[in-house]
Amino acid sequence: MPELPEVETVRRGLLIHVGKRILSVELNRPDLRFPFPEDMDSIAGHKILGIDRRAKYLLIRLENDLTWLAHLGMTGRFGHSLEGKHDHVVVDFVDGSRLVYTDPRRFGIKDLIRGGSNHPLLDHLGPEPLGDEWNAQYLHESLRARNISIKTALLDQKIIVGIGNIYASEILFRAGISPRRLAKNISKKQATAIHDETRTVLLTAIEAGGSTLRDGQFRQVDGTLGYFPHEFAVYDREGEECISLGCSNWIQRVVQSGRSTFYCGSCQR
DNA sequence: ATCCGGACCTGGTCGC
DNA sequence: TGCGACCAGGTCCGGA
Repeated sequence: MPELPEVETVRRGLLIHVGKRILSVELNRPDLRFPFPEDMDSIAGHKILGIDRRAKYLLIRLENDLTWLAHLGMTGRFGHSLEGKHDHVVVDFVDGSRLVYTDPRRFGIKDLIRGGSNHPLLDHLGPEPLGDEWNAQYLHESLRARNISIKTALLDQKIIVGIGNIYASEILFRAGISPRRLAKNISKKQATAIHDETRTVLLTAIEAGGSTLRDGQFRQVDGTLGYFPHEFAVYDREGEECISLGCSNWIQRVVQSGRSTFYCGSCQR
């Protein structure tokens, strides 16, 4: 579900809880991907001051310099009410409202940070694609000497954060670059195209409220579906015709580093 | 240091 | 209708 645009969409949806005080936290199991922190219930009694995002992580800022770190994994989502057997964390607010974390595959992460934003999981993250410090030259340099495909490189959160398997394919299609090209062979001009398309794709997806795949997993916090899926050019379109004007090629699927990649062999070189 | 494959989980879909 | 195989948005970790 959640690449940067989806996590950002969730962040914005969660902002309605800013200013509320947490009454209680209920954990319906001992762990997700990792055990819950032993003192998870210490967020009770605290007011939510703000919500930040770093890469695909949410940082829920609480009083007393306490931060609730959350990652949605593949299938995690936040909602306002109970949904069923995969509701693992239930937060009740003093005003009577509720925040529920649901995650069938349980690849999500919850942890607490006391003071600041330092956490082992955040230590080695690369630059934010929508931040000012990331530019084409920076990208070009971080690809240099990397003996991996450009597709795999875009998924490497040390090179650039926030891009996942869907948007990696979409970005490379729009940049006209083959996903199989080696990162170290990407020219400055190509790096510029990737940089520009990365920003465009991510911003467009955020504006659309994220993506929802065929299984309907992704929901905004208020339950509405993301809209962006209707605009996929290549993702999950194996065997279908390329959408480029004048191109009658069909979209191919290949597996790279164990993940599916979709592209047009004619438009992407 | 770099790269790859396996591991972690549940559930949906497809073919027999 | 049932069952096994395979696939899925992420990322950490161990071994080569």
